[in-house]
Amino acid sequence: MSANVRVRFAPAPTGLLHIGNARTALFNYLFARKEKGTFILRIEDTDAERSTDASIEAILQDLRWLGIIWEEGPDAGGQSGPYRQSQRLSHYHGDAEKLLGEGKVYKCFCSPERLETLRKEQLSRGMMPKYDGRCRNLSEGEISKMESEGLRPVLRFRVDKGTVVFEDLIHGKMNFDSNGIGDFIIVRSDGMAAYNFACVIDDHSMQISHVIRGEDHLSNTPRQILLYRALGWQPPVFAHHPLILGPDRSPLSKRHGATAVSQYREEGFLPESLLNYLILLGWTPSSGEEILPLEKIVETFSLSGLSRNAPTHSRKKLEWLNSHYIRKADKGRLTRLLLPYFEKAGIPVNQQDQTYLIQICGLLKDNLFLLSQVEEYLSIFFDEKFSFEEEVKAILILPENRNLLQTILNAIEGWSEIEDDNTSSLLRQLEEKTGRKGKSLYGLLRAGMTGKMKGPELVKTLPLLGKERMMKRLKMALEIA
RNA sequence: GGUCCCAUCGUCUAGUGGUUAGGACACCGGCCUCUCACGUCGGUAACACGGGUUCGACCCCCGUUGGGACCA
Repeated sequence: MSANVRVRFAPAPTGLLHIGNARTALFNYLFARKEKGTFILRIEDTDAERSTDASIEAILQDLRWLGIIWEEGPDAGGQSGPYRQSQRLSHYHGDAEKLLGEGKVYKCFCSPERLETLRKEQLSRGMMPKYDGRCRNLSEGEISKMESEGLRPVLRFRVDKGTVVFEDLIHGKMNFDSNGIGDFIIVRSDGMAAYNFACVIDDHSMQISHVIRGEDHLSNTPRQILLYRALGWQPPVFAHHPLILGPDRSPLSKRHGATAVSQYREEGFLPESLLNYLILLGWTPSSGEEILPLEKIVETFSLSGLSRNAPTHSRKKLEWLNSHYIRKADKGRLTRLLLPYFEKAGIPVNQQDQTYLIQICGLLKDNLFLLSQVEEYLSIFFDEKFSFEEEVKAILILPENRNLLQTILNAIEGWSEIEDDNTSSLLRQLEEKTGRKGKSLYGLLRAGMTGKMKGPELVKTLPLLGKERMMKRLKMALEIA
């Protein structure tokens, strides 16, 4: 099966890349890598009104961010170009003419109004809406008469009785009765190829061997297979995966929250988190492991292992994976990723000591499941953002704590400086001087030094603050009245 | 309305005729601990329903129900 595997991801550039589409792209990419094949990106931008170049750019960027890389595509080139459907329009005419000449397709002059009436009538009579075949057997004379009247026909495919059977890699044997398929349009009256037709021509001319796509295309597949047959071509192998659903079991959409890859990126999810999450939605490796970096997935991936159930999006699981990957990320990369959120919070990063920034990031990563959450803790490390939370103030003004704070201040005054390697001995001294330990000491220290009730590990936070700042904050704490 | 797809804890799933129905996320509780988180230990929790087939069904067949897709 691995001979010349060629797969494609064919998004319509009408908006941001949806995580469901990213998942389709991922399956194609994985399959190509696993089978040592070629992954092709084709832009289906024939809907001129809704397609935009900006959207194409955004989709390419999101795929690259995820690490889903294509061998052939609009920017990468390749032997089967062009890779934008809008530039392939001329490819369709020849095949349409051929089918027309062979009588496998016919001209239909029915007006949209008539079709609408027909549909309503069929529906009201409890029948399935289906083209009634009125123009199926028009004579040459009738055709030329209508054309001379200026009527522009659509091209309809003649669907004969029979069954269409094919093997789906995910669902197994599929069986469709062609009786349920009406004569469908392959070329619209404006001369544009309809979706199913364009898709077949493109897939064939790009020598696509496997079509891996969402289940929303499952019912289109028999139509496409009919077209392959009519054109005398070998159809590709099909695999239809279920669609991602929202918590209410309706297709995942904006009203369920974020759906776009870029939104997740902006919120502070790492690409490996999203990738790992997406693959877990409907697929489990035989090992049962769930933390799966891309390379590991490639090793064990197989289409037949894909679940046939439509999965529900679970943000919690995504967040869990993200906190894992944030903890695992190396300091340098993490700092690079985190600094934009510093800027966003009003901390001019280039005016800061870089070592200090790296230390802060290294410490804070244990408290985050989203990169953007780093903003919550910035007030601890930057004086211009520092303040005491209300809850903290309530603790600091307690009479017994004020004495304690004074004692601590006096003790700190005697320190030379607080460093990573002397922190614990200094804190032990504090325990002795105050006669307190555990929660009653450290809780107060945290409150006075960070202004917050919760945050990163105190023993690692204090050296980053340094003696001067610790004293300054204690004095501020004592001034609260 | 027709055709097609789907059905195991709240969620993602393992399971392929005989299992105490397993794992992960989430949730709850213990431990760790200055907090939150991490980690760790433990707990709650599922085979949609009804018929068959079979000595025996989560597993095979049929139907019902429910969800989804396509057809315009």
